[in-house]
Amino acid sequence: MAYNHNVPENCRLFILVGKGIKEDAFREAFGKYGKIEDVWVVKDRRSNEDKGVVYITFSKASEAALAMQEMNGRVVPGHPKPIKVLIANSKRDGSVRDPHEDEKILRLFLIIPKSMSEDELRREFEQYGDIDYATILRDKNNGESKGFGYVKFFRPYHAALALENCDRSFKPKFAEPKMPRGDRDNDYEMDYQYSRETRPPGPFFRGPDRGPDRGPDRGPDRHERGTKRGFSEYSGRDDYHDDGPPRSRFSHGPVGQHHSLDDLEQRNDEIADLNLVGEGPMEMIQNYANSGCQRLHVTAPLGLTQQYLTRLFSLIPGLEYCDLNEATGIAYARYTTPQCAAYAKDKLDGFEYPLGSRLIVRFADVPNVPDLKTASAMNFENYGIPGSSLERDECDTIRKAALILEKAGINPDRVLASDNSVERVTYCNILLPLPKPLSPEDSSLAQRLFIVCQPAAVPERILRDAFCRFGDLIDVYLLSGRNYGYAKYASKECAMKAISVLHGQSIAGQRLKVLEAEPPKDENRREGRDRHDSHSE
DNA sequence: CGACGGGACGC
DNA sequence: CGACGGGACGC
Repeated sequence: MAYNHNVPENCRLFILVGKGIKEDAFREAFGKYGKIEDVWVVKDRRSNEDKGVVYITFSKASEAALAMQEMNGRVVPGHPKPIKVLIANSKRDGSVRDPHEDEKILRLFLIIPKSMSEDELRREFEQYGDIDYATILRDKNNGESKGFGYVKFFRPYHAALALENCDRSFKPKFAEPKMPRGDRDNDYEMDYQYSRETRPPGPFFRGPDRGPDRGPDRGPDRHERGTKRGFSEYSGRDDYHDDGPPRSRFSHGPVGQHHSLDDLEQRNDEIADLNLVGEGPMEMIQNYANSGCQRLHVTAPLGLTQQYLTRLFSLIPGLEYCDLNEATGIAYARYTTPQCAAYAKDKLDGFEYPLGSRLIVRFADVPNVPDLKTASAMNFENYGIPGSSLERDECDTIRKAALILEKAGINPDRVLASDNSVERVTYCNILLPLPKPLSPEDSSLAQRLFIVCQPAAVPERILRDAFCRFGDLIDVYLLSGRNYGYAKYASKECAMKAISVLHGQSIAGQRLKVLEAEPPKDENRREGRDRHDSHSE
C-alpha cells in the first residue's frame, strides 16, 4: 500500500508477443490510445531473453481498455505474430484467473441515491455505452433501496468511461467478481458476440480484414448486435477485443489531449447519437424541417473563446464558419444546409457550456420567437436538480454532449481569464483560483466546513469544482435531498482560504454560506489517550 | 497460447 | 435560519 494507492485500477495491459520484442514499436503502436506511464518488456532473469510478454501501464483504465479493444489480434510493426492484449491482473492477484474475471472490468459498484430507480440508473449510465444490466439492491422485506448497486457493461472501454466520467457521488469502483455459485456455466458455451464482420463499413472502422488470430472456435460468423443481449451471452474476454468502436453509442476514442481535432472531426457522425437511436445521422439531419435558414445566432457566456466555440459547433456536420465576438459573447455560425443548421440549433441550444451556464442558439434570419425550451435553458440554476424544468431528454442530451467535449480534449468546465492565477467561471460571481487536484480519499481530515446553499441545492460537480480550488479538498457533498452539507479538507489553511473566498458568494445562482463545521453530533471522543476499553479483543 | 522489474521513502 | 452520506451481490 506504500507506493500503489494512487494507480487507477485496470489501467495496465498484459500483452502476449513473440520473442525479439522492440519496446519502441510498442510505445508507438499503443501511445495513440492514451498516456503511457510505463512499458515493461519482461525478460528472463538469467538468460536475459524475452519471455514474450509486455506490460503497458496507461494513465487511465479507459485508455487501456481502448488500446486492448483496438490492438488485440493485430500485428505490431517488426513483430511477425499477432499479439494478444488483456487487461492485466493486479500484481497482488498474480496470474490467477478468476472464472468471472470479466466482471472486474465490465461491472461497476456504485453508491446510488435511495430515491433512484433502476430505470433512472440505467439511463444515467447508458450514455457511456451499452449496458448489460443495472441493478439496485433492495431490502428483502420492504423493498427499500439499500443505497448501492451494480451496472454491468458489455465492453471494458465503456465501463471505464463510466467510472471516470460519472458523477463522483456515485463513488464508482470496479466491482469485485461475486457469483452466487455454480450457475452460469453456459457462459462458456457462447463465445463470439462481437466480431469484425458486424462492423459497418466506413472510415471509423477497420476494414473487413479479419485478424489472423481469431481462434478456431469463434462460432458462427454472423451475429447481430441487437439490444436484447442476454445475461450470459458472452464469455471470454475475446468478445470485446478487436471490435472497433462501438456502433450505437458514440465512442470517444483516445482521451484528453491525445485526441486530435482531426480525430474529433472524423467522429462527427457519432454525435448524431446524442439522442437518437435507430436512424443514421445523415438521414436524421435530412429529416429536419427546412427552416430556410442556414445561419445561427449564438449567445455565449462571456469569456468563451472563439476557438472553443468553433470546435463545439464543428461537431455538427456542415459548419461553414463560426465567428464569435469575444467582447459581446455574440456569435454567428453558418451551415451548408438549413437542415444542418436546424440540427445544430436543436442540439446546442441550451447546451451547458461551460459549466453552470448555457448557450442560446437561434436562427439568425427569422423572427426570434422565444419558446419553452429557451426559457428553461436560461435558468441554469435548475439544472440537475429534482423538479427542474428541463425535460429529462434535454438533460441527457446535454450530458452526452458534454461528455463528447471532454473526450475531445475540450474542457467544458472552465474558461480562462486573462490573469492566469485566477479564472472566471460562469457559475460564480467572482474570480476563482485555478482548480487543484483532490486529496486522496483516505487523507487525514484537518478541517471540515459546513456549507449552506440558499435557497436551493447546487449540483455536486459544481460544488466540487469550486471547493477544490483552494487545494487539499478531500470531499464535498450535500446531504441527500438537502441544501446543506460539508466540505472536508486535508489542511486547515486551504479550508480557511475556501471560507474567506467563497462565503457569501453566489454559486449557480444560489447564495453560499461557508463556515467551520461544528464537531459531529454523536461521535466517539477520540480525545487524548484514554483507551480504557472494557471490551476484549 | 498466458503473468510480474525497478523503484518506491511519510516515520 | 441550516448540522452530519452511502459501501458488496438470493436461501
